Amino acid sequence: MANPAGPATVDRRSDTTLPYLASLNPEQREAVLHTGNDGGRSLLILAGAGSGKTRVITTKIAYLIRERGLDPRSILAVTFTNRAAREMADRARQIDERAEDAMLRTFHSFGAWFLRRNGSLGGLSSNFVIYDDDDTVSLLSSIMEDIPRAEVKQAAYAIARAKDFFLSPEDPELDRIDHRKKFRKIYARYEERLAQIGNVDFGDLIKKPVEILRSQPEVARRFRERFRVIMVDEYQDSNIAQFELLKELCGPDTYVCVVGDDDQSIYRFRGAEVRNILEFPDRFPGTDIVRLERNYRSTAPILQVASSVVDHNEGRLGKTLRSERGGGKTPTLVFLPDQDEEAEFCAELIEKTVRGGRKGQAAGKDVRDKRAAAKPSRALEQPKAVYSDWAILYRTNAQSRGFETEFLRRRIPYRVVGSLKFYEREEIKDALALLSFLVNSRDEVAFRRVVNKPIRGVGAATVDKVIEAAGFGLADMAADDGIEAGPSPGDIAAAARRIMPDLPAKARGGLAAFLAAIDAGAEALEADPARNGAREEEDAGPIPDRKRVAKPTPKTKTKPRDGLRAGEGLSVCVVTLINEAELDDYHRSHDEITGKQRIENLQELVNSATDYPATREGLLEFLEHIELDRSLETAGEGQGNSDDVVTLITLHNTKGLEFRRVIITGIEQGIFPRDDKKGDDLEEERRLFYVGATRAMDELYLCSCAMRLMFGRIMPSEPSIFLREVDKSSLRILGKAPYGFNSGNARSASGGSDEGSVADSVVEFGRYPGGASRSSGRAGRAFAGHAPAKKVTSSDGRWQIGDRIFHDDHGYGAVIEIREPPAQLPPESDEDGPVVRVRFDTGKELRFLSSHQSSRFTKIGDD
DNA sequence: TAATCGATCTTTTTT
DNA sequence: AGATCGATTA
Repeated sequence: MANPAGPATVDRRSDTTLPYLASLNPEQREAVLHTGNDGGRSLLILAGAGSGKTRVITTKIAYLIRERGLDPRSILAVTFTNRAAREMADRARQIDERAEDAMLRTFHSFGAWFLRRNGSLGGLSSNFVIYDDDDTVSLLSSIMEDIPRAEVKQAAYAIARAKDFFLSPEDPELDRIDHRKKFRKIYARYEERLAQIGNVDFGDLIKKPVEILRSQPEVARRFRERFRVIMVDEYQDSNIAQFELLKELCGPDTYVCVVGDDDQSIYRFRGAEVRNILEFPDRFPGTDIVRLERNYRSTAPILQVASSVVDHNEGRLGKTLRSERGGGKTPTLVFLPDQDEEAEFCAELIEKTVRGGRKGQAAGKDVRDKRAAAKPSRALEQPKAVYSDWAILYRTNAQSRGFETEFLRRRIPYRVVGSLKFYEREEIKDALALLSFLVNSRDEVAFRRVVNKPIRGVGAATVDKVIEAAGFGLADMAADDGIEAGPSPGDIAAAARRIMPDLPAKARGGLAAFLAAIDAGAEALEADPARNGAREEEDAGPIPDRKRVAKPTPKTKTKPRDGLRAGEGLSVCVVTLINEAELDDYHRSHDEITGKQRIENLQELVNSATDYPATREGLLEFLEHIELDRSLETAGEGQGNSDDVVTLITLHNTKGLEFRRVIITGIEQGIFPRDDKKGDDLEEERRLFYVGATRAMDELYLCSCAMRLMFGRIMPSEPSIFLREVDKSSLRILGKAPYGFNSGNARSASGGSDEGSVADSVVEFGRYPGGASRSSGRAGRAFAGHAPAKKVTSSDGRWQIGDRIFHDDHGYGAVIEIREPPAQLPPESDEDGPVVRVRFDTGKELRFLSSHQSSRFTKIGDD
């Protein structure tokens, strides 16, 4: 096929006759229709937030297939998140079914796909497992013996960065990452060990394909022949290694189209290189540039606030984002005393719009019609306020907790996006280690993790013996690559069998039991259909992907009473393995509550395996999926399966999303931005603010607290410098601004006599008059909609307003307020109950659960 | 050899 | 507050 993308640059006919192009604006259309003419011309789309970028990409894919007759299989579109990849695939398919056959993947999943097929050329067998950061640290700590964990982690981080920058242990440039000779050595050793084990880390998924493409011209040729069009989304987040990969995939005829926004580059910390996008036209000569500067998402006042912060950055391409929507509600900046009130404020704000609005129109109806209202036709009816309009954004995952607590208490449905704790749980990692070892018996990390769990009498001494027998000292087995059949050097299982007779009885028995479990797991797998020779062909088409793998949601509603229940497919193998290894017993035995929880988690993992075939190949896919897509959403409890939920999400995770109403929380110095950020890092935080703010369609709220619980201590908190960078006139300010905030520069303004009162570390409410003087929540009432019922006596009879108390840390105080949780649903066996607010004689105010019992907190006088 | 208790940090952000 | 580390102990 000669240049499939050429020859004409613009298809005039398209303007009028192609309906799916009709609704594009001129710039968007230009971006879609641009195909480059004399081979290899490239396109850089600078797409501001909310400018219809995804639409352009998906339409372009469809256009290339439909109007330019391109084989869908020759299109490669790369994104950075699985979510984006999925969305892109969905939307492209909506325009044209054939887009299904285009390859839309994340960079990393593309890398994995590549390596499964061509890894052997780089000494990698096709059954590698992908190590996550934890595994990497484990491996590294076996190399760096007797070195504090923090340092090991540091080294792991440095190695990951090195790979992001496409630097090998020998590379002179490595000094940029870490100049110590020791580091070079550690890195080299790590690479050696990883090769021996036959697994890869995240960085390898990019770096290794580049190396193979460079050393194997034949492979490179094949790939360049296959992919005629390559698109990269969120190009500003690409790193050097990814740039190299892109370059290697490009032949003289390849049409490259990258899309991005330098103002949304927020992944520098993991090696993203903004210069990739800034210098793209230099690296790909003959690049045309299209700017998408019309924002269809946000109102003008929201964009105004977002831009005013990022405008303080230097070294940006600069663009003017215009709102196509025009005016709207002025964004609100709220000053709050502490993070508890922040959570309360958010909750009340949301309740006011959702429940309040509902009450007005349909008194008797409840949750059920909320669900009905959530999904269908928001556009048709009057925009009804729903929970899913709302998103709460924060800088660190840890911040989600306060909101979760508050929302649970008030029965506000929510989901937490991100926070990958599920796969970090001990029992899950253990099970995965068993599976990994089954797939690759050279996996020392997995072996060490589970061989003696539960205790089988296989101690450290035995483990070392086995590992040694597995063939250390056989240097450079990477060289004679991994294609050999039979027991390969490094095979730990084989080594264990070999030396078993020489071991003491206890160790021998334990080891045998472990190996028997692995064997049982292997037997639960069916033989793979022959897959020899097919490999080369497969490059010509995407592997038959497991469609839309279900997230680990139990299929069977029945809770596992005792044993794990296998469903279909691969889950049989997983259960067998766990049972035979007695991993379930081990975790069950911990203690009643956590044991039960752990078994449930294991059951979830088992359930998620049902969608995979019970073959080695299926197992590999399962593991790969888990490593590459850990996005899980944890729903707020008791919310059923409703889609109508508030979203709790980190700022980083919001990229590509939009919500009608957004609250950015914790906009305080030290948190956002972190106080050690300066220079380029500070600029990145500004961009993060920009990303967050531009998620909002209709309403934007910014929260800043005067105090915050950090490391278990209450610390004073200052408003973020970003808040000072916003023009005050474009904000509505609620709550009491800290002294000096309204003058341009707080530092100089507060240099006067007022300073004395805040000299010590404890900040009294006095500094924020909205706090101390507001008695029972003036600030609250000012903007808080309906507060929970307030009472004189708590419903559990424990407290009355005026009760005197003593607290070990805070001294004497009195109850000044009692709040009952809103009684929406019948009070279940919730441990939460009334909340009492206590003002201590020091002037400090704190709140406690009524049920809170502790020797540190006692009622006096009364009783 | 392993469990347990105190002391000592810790907190980014994610494929 | 919570995790993690290490030293002490059973």
